[in-house]
Amino acid sequence: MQTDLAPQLLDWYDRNHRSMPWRVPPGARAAGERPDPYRVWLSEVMLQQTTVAAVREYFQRFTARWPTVADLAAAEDAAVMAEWAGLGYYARARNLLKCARAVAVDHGGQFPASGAALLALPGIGPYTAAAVASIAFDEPAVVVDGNVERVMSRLHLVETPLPRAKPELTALAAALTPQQRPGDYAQAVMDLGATICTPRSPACGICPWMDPCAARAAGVQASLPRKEAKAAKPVRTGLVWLVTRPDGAVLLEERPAKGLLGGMAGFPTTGWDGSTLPAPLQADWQEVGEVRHTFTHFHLVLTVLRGISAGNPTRGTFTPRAAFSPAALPTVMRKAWDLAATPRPA
DNA sequence: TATCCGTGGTT
DNA sequence: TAACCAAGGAT
Repeated sequence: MQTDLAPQLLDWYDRNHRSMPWRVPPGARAAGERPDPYRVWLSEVMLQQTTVAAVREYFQRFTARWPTVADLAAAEDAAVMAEWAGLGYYARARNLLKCARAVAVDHGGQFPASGAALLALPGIGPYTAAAVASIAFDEPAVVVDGNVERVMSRLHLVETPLPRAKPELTALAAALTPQQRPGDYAQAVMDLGATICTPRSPACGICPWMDPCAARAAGVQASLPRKEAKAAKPVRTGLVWLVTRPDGAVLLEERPAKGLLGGMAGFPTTGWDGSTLPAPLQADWQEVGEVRHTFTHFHLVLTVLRGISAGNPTRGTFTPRAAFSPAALPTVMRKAWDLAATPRPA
């Protein structure tokens, strides 16, 4: 009975709700309480390709510092980038600010209440538009993330590999999306995928959709969804210069606004494709070791050079030690700092 | 449409 | 340990 699937899942959700800082529990929601669209949007952007555990503390810090979208819109770029440091996919932070400012300027400080209008905002794609529309505004939008793709591929035994199967899985998800409690339903499917219908060893024995699940009946649930093979990651190498002035100031530069780690603060480096660049100034360089870091599509081995100089750098700006926080750096830069700061055996 | 874009936890 | 994986979006 396909028509009973959504109510079955909502019953499960009511009994197994997971508390999160950006959520309104189903009980309070039934009593009329509505989530703050700003908090729903912020959490959904943070949750793009990112785990709930990783997002929690960032969400708390952002909402404590910028309680409303107007506060965020008025923030300085560098402050937001520094607060996002470590969370990854830094284009999200750049688009977060663009979006907040668009809401402030073009929408009177209120998030538009439809999925179609949300989709037009920076950093909001099909998933996030549907998630915010359903969770914050009760629109029966079709929410399709990696969890939903996995659940649908198993429930309906879809053997077409991703990403080719995406349109089919979206259509299947649309057929199940209810008019009643669409926001709770969206969160319920994603919770199901996150806690029961997991990638490797799904807990089918306690799944509310065990009976109608075609993959479970065929015993192939763990092999779905199928995915196209991914390209191997090449190894890239480069140099990074950690320069301090005798007074302790640290040489930092803001990376270009686009591309890898775009808009983030960092230490000057060579290119990472074998190209060579001159050092930012003259110094007696000391090699402290190597830092290894894996990005989305390549492995990086960075040789860390340390030097002390009071000269005028050709790149970057000396930042007073008191104004420098390693926590404001992307992880690969923080690794380099930690390596240079850690005493090594002679 | 294919590629680019981080990070930390899990297996 | 290397591969895989996560509440994707922009270009």
